[in-house]
Amino acid sequence: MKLGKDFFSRDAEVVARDLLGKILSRKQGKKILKARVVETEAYFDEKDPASRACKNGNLRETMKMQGGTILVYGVHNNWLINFVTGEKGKAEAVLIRALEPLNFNARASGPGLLCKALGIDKNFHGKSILNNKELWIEYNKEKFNIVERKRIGIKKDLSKELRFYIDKNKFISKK
DNA sequence: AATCAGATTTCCT
DNA sequence: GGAAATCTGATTA
Repeated sequence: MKLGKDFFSRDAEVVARDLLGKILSRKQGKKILKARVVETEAYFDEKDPASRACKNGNLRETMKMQGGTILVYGVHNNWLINFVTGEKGKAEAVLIRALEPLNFNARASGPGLLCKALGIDKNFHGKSILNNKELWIEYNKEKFNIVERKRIGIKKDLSKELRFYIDKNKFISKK
């Protein structure tokens, strides 16, 4: 069962928390790679000094799109993937920080690494994850403790705790 | 057209 | 633990 539009139409903070444990599926040729979401972060618009959409008009427009839109952002030598959340017109997004590989063997314990592992690049930018042939997310009922912490690797961060990850999971990124 | 900054990763000490 | 590596989009001249 894939996640639908209503899942992404909620607040970024709620979606980020709820996205943990879900199965991210990536179709590569005839193979389907599956990985569990273990670490996420919520991002906002003007109020968020960490988000580049704060100053970047294009990204801001993308974040205002319908929930479920894929937002790929390149920095340094890596691609970072986000999913737009909230209703249309609301600029919110959730960054996927780390995945736990289920049926493949590759490092995915970091925003850049997981994109590399799943072959995600800027070609996915602006596309929707709803009814996507190559990338989608499946439900997964599972119990675990969710930890809330401050975000990582950002110069100016909000004092709010917008980073979520699964407690005691070995695949979350360091620091 | 050139420069700069940025949500990272990896290698070296 | 610190710095280099090295890409893309925005900003500036």
